[in-house]
Amino acid sequence: MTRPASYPLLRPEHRDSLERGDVKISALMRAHAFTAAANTVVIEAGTDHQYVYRLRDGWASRTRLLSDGREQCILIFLPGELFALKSMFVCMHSDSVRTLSRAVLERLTYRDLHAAYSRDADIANRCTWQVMEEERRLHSWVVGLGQGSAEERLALLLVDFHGRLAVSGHIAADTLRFEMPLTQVQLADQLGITAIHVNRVLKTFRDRGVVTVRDGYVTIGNFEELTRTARHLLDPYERTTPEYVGYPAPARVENA
Amino acid sequence: MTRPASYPLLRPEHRDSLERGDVKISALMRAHAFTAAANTVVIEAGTDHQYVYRLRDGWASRTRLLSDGREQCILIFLPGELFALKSMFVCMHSDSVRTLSRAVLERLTYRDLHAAYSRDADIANRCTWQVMEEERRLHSWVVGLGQGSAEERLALLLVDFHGRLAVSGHIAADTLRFEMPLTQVQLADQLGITAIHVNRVLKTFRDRGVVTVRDGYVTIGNFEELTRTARHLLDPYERTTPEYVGYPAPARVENA
DNA sequence: CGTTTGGTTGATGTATGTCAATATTAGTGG
DNA sequence: CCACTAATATTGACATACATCAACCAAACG
Repeated sequence: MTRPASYPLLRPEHRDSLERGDVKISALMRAHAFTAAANTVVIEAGTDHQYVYRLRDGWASRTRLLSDGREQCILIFLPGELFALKSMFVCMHSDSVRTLSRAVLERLTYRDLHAAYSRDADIANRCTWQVMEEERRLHSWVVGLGQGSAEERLALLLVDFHGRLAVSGHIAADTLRFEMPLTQVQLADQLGITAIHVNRVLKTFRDRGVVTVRDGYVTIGNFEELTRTARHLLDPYERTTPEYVGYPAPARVENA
Repeated sequence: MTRPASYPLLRPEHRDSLERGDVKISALMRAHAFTAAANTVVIEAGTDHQYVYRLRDGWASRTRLLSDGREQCILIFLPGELFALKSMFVCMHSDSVRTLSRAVLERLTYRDLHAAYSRDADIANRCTWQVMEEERRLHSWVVGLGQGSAEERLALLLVDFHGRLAVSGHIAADTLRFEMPLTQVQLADQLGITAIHVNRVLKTFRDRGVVTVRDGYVTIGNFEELTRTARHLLDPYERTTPEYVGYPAPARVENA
């Protein structure tokens, strides 16, 4: 079972349209669902690609591999999100998308989705929203990479995971333990630091009782201290809790 | 006089639609044009904002100010680009947009643009394209910040400026000198390093005859060496020259 | 003509990378 | 079930890219 993404900071006038769009896209894609093991390459960099996806369950990431072997994880997708919307407009993906855990994916050819997008304003709105939401996260992550220390970045990332899972209803907002399938190497690629240094920072967090990252789980020991570590990097105007946003969390859609 | 943005890697089937969208948006906004001095704050972080903009001439940037005074420049806008499209969907901007040079701006209330976007597929496509194009640049910049050294980042940024100006027709592709209004402090905020270090890297570039950045101009002494410095960070599948993309540069629209 | 802003350079400090060694765990084939 | 291998995690010693602090110059500016 999956829940749709929630819509922090959305102009209230569009909310219903987005929820309809979410339902409609799910309906279109439901017939084309499949399961992928962890670490499956869904989209290969350097290829044209015909599909747009919806991640129904599991984690996935967009990653760029550099010609000298360095690797940067650009964006992490959580359940309910659409990805590869760019398939609709561009004929080349520069980065690959892979699953980080066992995942359930749905998809549709870009032609079919673009046809629906042209015909139905709800679907267009939902697609545009997805891209804008990703852009918002990329903005924050550019700030994190440009200005944050290793500690700040790691704290920011964990707070971000927690907030996104809470908003989408995958965990309760006050849950302090959740599944997180990234290895230290993958965390390092996301954070722009070495895996060895990730390990060191995790150790200081663990020793201070702030968070423990182990065996595919994050256990937050001191949420206040974690957010305090990330405080300067946190977008002061984004609050991921529905209370802050001023309207209730969106209705949930079950599709399995 | 301004040219519209060009569309590298765009699926050919959408090209005409995007160009029509560009013309239509320009037509809608033309009546609401104004000039701003350098360093004018166009959008203030932390406010709702009613407008969407088109930068007809000059440079602008999206910047986030952290609570402890650090500053990160997230994205730089060049002539022909739309910005603050998010005004259509979200009720809060987390970063401010300011001009980097004297600039000519056009704008429209987000309601008017969203109405046009709902009614006209060309306009919807043009808006979506803008957001996707920004996302593409953000992806590349995340890679640069996450994996690049100071030298690599600076080289990447200068190559990016040159390529974008060339594709949009503001300079000839073989021109090695162009206007660039950023100060070293502003470059530092974009690159995620200190201004002092920017200065040092610029000095090594200058001493090696690679590039000279002075008095608001970039003069490339050795283009090959500059791209070689940035080579690992360059998106191998993005080529900003129209030749590579496989179709001619878009027709130019004059609107002043 | 002082004041501000942008730029330049040197001396020194530090966060993080690199190299190396060793557990620990997970997967794989016999 | 075991032996073998390959990931993953952990920790220490050492190296370095970049930050910080400080001083100074030049041009713009009111």
